[in-house]
Amino acid sequence: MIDKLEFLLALAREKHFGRAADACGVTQPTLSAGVKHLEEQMGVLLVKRGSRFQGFTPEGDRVLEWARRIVGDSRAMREDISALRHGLSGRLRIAAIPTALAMVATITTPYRDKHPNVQFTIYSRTSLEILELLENLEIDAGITYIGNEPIGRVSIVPLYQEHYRLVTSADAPLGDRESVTWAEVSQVPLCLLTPDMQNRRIINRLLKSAGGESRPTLESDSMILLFSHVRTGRWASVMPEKIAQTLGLTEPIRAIPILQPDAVQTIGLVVPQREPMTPTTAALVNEARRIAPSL
Amino acid sequence: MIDKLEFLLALAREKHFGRAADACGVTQPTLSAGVKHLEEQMGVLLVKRGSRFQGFTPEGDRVLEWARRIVGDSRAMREDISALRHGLSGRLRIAAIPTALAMVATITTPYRDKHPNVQFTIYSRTSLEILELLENLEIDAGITYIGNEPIGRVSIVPLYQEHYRLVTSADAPLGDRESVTWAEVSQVPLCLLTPDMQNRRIINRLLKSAGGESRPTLESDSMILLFSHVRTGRWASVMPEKIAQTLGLTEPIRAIPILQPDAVQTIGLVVPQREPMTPTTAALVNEARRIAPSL
DNA sequence: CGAAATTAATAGCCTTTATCTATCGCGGGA
DNA sequence: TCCCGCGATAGATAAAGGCTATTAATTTCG
Repeated sequence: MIDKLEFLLALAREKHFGRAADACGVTQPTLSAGVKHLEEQMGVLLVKRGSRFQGFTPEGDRVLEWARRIVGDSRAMREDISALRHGLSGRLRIAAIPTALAMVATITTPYRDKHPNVQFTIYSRTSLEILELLENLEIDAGITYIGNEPIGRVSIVPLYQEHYRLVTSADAPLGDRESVTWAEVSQVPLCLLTPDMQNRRIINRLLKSAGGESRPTLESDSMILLFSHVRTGRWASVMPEKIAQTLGLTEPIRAIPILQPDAVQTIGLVVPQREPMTPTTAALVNEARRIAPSL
Repeated sequence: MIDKLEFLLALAREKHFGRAADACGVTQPTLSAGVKHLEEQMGVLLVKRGSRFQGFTPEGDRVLEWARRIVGDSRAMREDISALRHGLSGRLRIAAIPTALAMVATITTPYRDKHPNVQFTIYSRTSLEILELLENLEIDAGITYIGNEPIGRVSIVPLYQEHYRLVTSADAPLGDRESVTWAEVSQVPLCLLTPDMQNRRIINRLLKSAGGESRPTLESDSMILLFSHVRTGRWASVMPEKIAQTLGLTEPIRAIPILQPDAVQTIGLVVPQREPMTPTTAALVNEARRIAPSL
């Protein structure tokens, strides 16, 4: 029964019977039969079928919600019992927005000291993808923007505020300033994240409201790429204070506060709302609460 | 998988492999195998076994908690989907303490007007039994004392206050009074509920703290039995105001307020804490909220 | 417009799992 | 000590679940 619900979850993720079957480690006919079996049990079609997958019926969507919960709880149960016996162990899957990646180590490091048998998998994803991954039980926790739109069934631990800095060489234009304005920044060619990232959209918005335009000379979805360009001293970027600090910029690179406005975004840890949480996730939340004040 | 968890729930209820198997509609070896299979999956013994059932291991208790949730959710899912298609239908299982039985009709009647396809099963149970039944998913809602001890994972809707009255014939001792005290009541031979009922224990406590003693001439676990005795005019009882009103006492029987103290107990609807609730239960909660002010 | 490719359903077969009946063996209580 | 109740075990059988191969229905593309 629970396996069938997992089939349905995979189908929702992949929107394709064949790929969903692969993801579940079964063949396509098996997954088809599983879904059909669910439909018989419920007495109602769950999937809109033409000759290909066309989404779920309203009933299907509802079953999907329940499936997320039931499958999530059944995994949580296993982990819970395993933790009772062997202490915390297993794999903690976390996804973070690129600008938060550098601070993940401040959580994982003390966590690992306390629970050495837990392994980590950490993905770099956009904020939207993170919510989707959480929804689909593909990750255990996300680190992303919070406080904007209300986000599904999750618990939230605020971590820190994102203040922005112009990162540039001391001998470049504006390089000698103690602070700059968004209007001034908008005149500089920048290296920025790609527009599918919320960070880029936030920066775009800030530049625009300062009367400027974002004219990035270089875009990437990788902070490491941006950072390595900036380090040459020949490129400039706008980065959150936190990541600029963490990555350790050295002379002649400077990270200059951008004021007017000193825009802030709150970054936080989000985990599935489940009572009780899985032990590994609960420990992560504790760790986040513990270190949040020092960030 | 879910079936196996149901086995475990049945075993917790029945504390006996054979009876649990019966309750699940399978044979004893099937249930044994199911439990053993769970134990293999979890990698840990769940049931303490001698030559007979000896309770659960700590891990077993934990699995049991998860099982309650998972099984509950899976039933809720089915009901939810069925309600999407056919409107509210199915059977709503309610248990109420005896003194609240008479007021159940004030909820069920308007409920039935709105949702004629829902059938009711209503049990008369002690307050302790009600909590246990809720816990084990054997009822969908309970009507019982609230606000005393914190009670498990349930949502609560307060319904009304229980004020006590001396129910007696006008020509009996105290029968002509406008109000009486608990001290006075303690002198009268009474028909009361049996001591396993919380109502009786409450009354005992009140009588005792007024310096008296409860000396019931007649005990029963049935309000109907008490009521029919009182109606003869030859017996007296202490009953909640609500039930005395509802059952319609006629001359020469009087229901005299008992003061000093005018003790109150709050009665409420309790339902499993589940988000979202099953549709039938959600409707019941709505109904309870609606009528509570008028009680 | 027709051939090829894609996608999900179906058919037929086999393996695994689930369940039943019958029986055994351990303990507790008379 | 002797039952008797209880749960585990054995063996047989039914049911479910899964796989490969194929079909049917669209879609895509030449």
